[in-house]
Amino acid sequence: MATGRTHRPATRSRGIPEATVARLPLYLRALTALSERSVPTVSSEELAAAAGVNSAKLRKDFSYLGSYGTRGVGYDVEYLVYQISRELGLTQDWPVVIVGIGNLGAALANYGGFASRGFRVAALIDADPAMAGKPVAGIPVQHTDDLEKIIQDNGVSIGVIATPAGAAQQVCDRLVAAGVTSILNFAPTVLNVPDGVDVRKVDLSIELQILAFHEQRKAGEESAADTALPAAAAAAARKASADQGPDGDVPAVMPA
Amino acid sequence: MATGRTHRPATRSRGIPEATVARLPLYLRALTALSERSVPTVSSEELAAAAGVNSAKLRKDFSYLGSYGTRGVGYDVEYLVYQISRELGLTQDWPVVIVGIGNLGAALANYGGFASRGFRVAALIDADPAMAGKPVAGIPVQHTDDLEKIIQDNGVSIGVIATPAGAAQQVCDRLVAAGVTSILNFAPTVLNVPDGVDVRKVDLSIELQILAFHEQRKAGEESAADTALPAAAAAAARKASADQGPDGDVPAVMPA
DNA sequence: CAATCTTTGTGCACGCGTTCACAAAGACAT
DNA sequence: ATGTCTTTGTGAACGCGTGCACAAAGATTG
Repeated sequence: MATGRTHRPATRSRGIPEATVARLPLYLRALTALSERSVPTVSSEELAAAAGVNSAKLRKDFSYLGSYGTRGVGYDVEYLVYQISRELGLTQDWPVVIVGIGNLGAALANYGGFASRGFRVAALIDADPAMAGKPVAGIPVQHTDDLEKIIQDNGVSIGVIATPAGAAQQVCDRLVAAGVTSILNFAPTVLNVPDGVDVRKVDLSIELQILAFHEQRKAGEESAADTALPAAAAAAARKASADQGPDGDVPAVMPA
Repeated sequence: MATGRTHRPATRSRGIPEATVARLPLYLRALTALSERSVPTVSSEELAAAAGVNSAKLRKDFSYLGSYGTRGVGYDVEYLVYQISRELGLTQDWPVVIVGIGNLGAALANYGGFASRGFRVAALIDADPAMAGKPVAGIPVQHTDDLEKIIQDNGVSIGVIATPAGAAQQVCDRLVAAGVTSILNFAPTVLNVPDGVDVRKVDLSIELQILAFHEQRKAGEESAADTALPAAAAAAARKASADQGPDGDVPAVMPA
């Protein structure tokens, strides 16, 4: 889910549920694939399978957009592609800036899926003066000093943060002050933003930890053994004092 | 959310809600920061602020783990770090393989947050023979041919897919067949996996599209105009065949 | 034109997640 | 000890999202 601001019970303008919005890109991708294969129409059942969701859910999702299907036949692929694109705002051009051109930032700049749907990398920005001018993915890196000017000159409203955690909030503040109202954050930090600014975060570490949880549970189910350790051991654990360093936070060394 | 398999109403083993599990890494990160600053205890209010969530939610989340707080005082930081780490399965070592060492794969291999919490990059795998042997992030890349052997020799249960979309399903199948039961997928495709295998996906393109949706809505709200058009007009609009939608755009070949 | 078949669109019920609000628990002062 | 103050842990209400199941709509066939 978005780490964004308050949900949005207010607006109500075109009340499309957030969960539905999150699935629209999925449908769009499946539809685009069908379109490329020149498939004219598709049933909710087929499309749902391609998108990896339940067909009832898909139909309900589409019902929020309007009645775009034909009973007994299905949905017109081209038409749906267009409708969903429009609903998502992909019929217009979205200039984005990527801040922090390290390994990840460079990977993002090179990512094809970026440009494919109305998103255009307007600028790459990095704090390292040595990077300035160096082209990455064919785009010259610019220095952080010019951030505000870049945002304003290009009318950028979407920013991508791929800096180290320590710099993220500061970069975020400058982006927002310069007029950015949507942020995709790859830095492992919670960003504080004013109301009206949307933040979505992508956090590799968190995803892995969630997988580890399930993985552990799977393993634990087979050999039901170490369920809950008693209060005594727990109290001991409490004593384990801090030792490790900044980034290398070793997983809480087991209490002696 | 995980794009994984069926939810998990079954298991019920240690019934921690999925939503809570997804937040534990967030708490853990905030707690680790406090721990490094040698803060001994923290209240739900403070910790919630640091993690960017509501304090009631945080307390309820913790209540699923047990009663680890002290009323009138708060939570012992070290103790909580340990408990959450254990719950997430981070007290053990998780060898992971990264398949697809392009820009993104390389960025992932270099990502510090990876190693920081019990995750160890056991191997890098790529289909390009030219990559074989070349070190990335200090680890020599191995060829896809050896995938099964690498998985088995290292006891890998978590795989990261950073290949192009076209190769993802095939790689996934091989990973699963070799014994991997958790997959973090960066390729923009829906992966089909058998029951018992968890898949989480990270999709840059989708995140951007969701932001674009909200961005568009924000822009649309200022220039009111098209707020909620009444049912009648809506019905009429529906009929507007082959011309355009609200914001005036390309005629999307209406289904004849 | 009538009958049949396919597939959409949705009313409804259920369950999960969030939030409120407060009693219980403990710390701390007197 | 007793009282006050702080903060947790949770019961209960609410709202969102999901999935079922079916009526309505249209295609298609005879």
